[in-house]
Amino acid sequence: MYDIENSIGFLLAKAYQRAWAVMKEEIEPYDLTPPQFALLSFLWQQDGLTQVELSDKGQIDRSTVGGLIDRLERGGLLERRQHPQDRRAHLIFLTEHGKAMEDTLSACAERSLKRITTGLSEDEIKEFRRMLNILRGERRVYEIPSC
Amino acid sequence: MYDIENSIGFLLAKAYQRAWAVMKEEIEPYDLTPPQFALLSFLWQQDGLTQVELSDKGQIDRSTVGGLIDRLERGGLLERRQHPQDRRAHLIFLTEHGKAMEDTLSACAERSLKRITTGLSEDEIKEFRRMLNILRGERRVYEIPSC
DNA sequence: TACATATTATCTGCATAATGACAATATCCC
DNA sequence: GGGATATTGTCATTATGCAGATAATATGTA
Repeated sequence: MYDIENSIGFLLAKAYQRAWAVMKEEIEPYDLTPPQFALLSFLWQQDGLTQVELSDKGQIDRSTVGGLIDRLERGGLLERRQHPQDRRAHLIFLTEHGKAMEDTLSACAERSLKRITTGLSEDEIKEFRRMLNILRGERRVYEIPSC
Repeated sequence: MYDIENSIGFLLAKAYQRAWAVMKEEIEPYDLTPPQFALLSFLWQQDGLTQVELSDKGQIDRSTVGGLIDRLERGGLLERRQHPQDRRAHLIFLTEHGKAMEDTLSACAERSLKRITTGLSEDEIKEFRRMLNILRGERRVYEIPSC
């Protein structure tokens, strides 16, 4: 009989749902969701990227990125600007508000991490991260040329 | 600067998405999805449960269970029968087809596990499972009260 | 250079899934 | 009987991925 309760897939799903729920709770006051936070995080590192570049960096489907950007734009956290050379493309820039939220939201993420990793030592968390990276599979890192 | 790339939440999401995609690929020929497979797995252990019982066992939201059952019923894998005592409730039973799929689909899950855990030793998988259970948080459902 | 073709960026539509809010109905308990 | 509770269904929002459409750009060839 298949033991779904102890299968990696099922446990991954439940751990992921828990992490989502905890993070959701932390950032709820700012009307954001975990994937929206993730996209913002990439933009704090570097903005002025196209949607395709964001899709590649975040390993998110292009239509998903489009929707996330719609909602973040509606919330005034970022804006689409026209690409100066390529009229098909948009460049995504943080607004002042979007930039200003970095510290507050990062703190939410820190609290969230503390909450879900209660019961794991620092070393175990490190080990867990390493294993997640293996399960995630190899990813090709796209270097965004800064020129 | 917040390091989203190495955050537990982000890595969990990506590992989960990979596990989903691999399992999806394995069961695609049978027109099923990973959550549908999970629900079937619980029914292979025991059917004749109500939707609420399935929701509790699988830790799936009640409206989500309703939708999953809709699609599995449409596919002829299970059926809703009226609860003999409680006219509000349905009892969910596997069809012959649903029962017959157990071996085939379990084999898909095994192959899927092999694929995503390539790169991890048996001991590491065991350890990973243990950590996922901790992250998943305490389960209050169907546990013997320790009085 | 000019034109046909291929590629790229985005959007739209569709299906599934997850969660929460609400409604309708049935049951239970006082 | 009546209020509280339980079961299911419906709807809205978000997320995700796939396929197709559209527009713009890049490329190859005459």
